[in-house]
Amino acid sequence: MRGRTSNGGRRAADTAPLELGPLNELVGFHVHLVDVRLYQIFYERLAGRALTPGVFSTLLAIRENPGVRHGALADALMIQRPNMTTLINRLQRDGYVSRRPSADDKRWVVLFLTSKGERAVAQTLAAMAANDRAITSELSSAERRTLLALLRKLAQGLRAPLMVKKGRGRRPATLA
Amino acid sequence: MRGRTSNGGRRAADTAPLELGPLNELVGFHVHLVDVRLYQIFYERLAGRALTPGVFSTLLAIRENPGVRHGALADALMIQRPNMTTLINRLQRDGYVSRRPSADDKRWVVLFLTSKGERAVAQTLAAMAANDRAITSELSSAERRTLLALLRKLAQGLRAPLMVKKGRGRRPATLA
DNA sequence: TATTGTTATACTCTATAACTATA
DNA sequence: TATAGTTATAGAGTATAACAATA
Repeated sequence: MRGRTSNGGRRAADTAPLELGPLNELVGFHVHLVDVRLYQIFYERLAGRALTPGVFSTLLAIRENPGVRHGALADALMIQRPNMTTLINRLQRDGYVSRRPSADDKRWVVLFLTSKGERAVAQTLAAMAANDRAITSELSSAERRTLLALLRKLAQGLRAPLMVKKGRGRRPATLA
Repeated sequence: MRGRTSNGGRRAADTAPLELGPLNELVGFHVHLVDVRLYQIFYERLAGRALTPGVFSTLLAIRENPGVRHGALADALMIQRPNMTTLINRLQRDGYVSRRPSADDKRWVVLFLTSKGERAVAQTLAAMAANDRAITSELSSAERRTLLALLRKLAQGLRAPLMVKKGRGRRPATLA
């Protein structure tokens, strides 16, 4: 991160951490803090690499699911379909991905990695995994596993339209 | 979220979840999935409210730290200072926040809530807390507390420039 | 009539460099 | 010479509506 001061952007007057009050109890607040910081770290440390986190995730998901449909991929990665189209356009232009209409249903577009795409994923995988270990290096192995499990469970629960338990059955949550 | 299909955007062909392979082991990947989905949910459910998550967090942090300096606030919320300036400009224009130069150091700008700002935070707090409960409703109370604690620890560890333990002392992590 | 993927577009959030005023 | 905040600007990521092709 260019433009930072020599002590990493922390200034003397910052030593006393801010009181966050009720923000401390919000999962969403901390998820956002971490997500923003992880992107900063990625660009501080892995800048210059061809594969950004979004591109890498997309390529890896195609590798794990050859012939995956466009829309299914978008849903799995929580990317809107129009934005997935833009991303795949670029990846196809750059030779990482091939797309073709499905024989089963001509509306479908199915996706595959090219050999260049396979190579790029294989080359980047170790660096991505190492970076993920580095960013969680303040956690113990057990803590990291627990965090991962809880995030997976949370993400899974968030895929469906948001509901909350109340009385019998399930209905949309109210807020206030 | 407008534009979604009647069954919430899930299509019949999506029933088999995608294989994510090594992505399943990446904390950063899941943090990003959750963060994106939380923003979608916020805009599905709390659209029309004046206070977005970022605005709410900023106002609440000022409320908890009257007279906080501009830069300290930006650091705590992991917002770049130029972007904090833009945000505070808008909040001041709309009457939520007052800013004035500090007597201690005339370079500093210190921030306070107006009575309108205090009112807005108080009115929104319950809805924000309820929403945060709703989005974590698939987790048990114990799981939610654990997740929160681990996210706080992770966020705290990410504040400093990224280092990893290796041999004696600490040095910047290498990746590959 | 509904769904898939696309096109076009707008908006929000974040990043960077350069400037000022103060120290 | 360094720091705090600002201005200006660029870029990435995401959201929405409307469309053509197919079912």
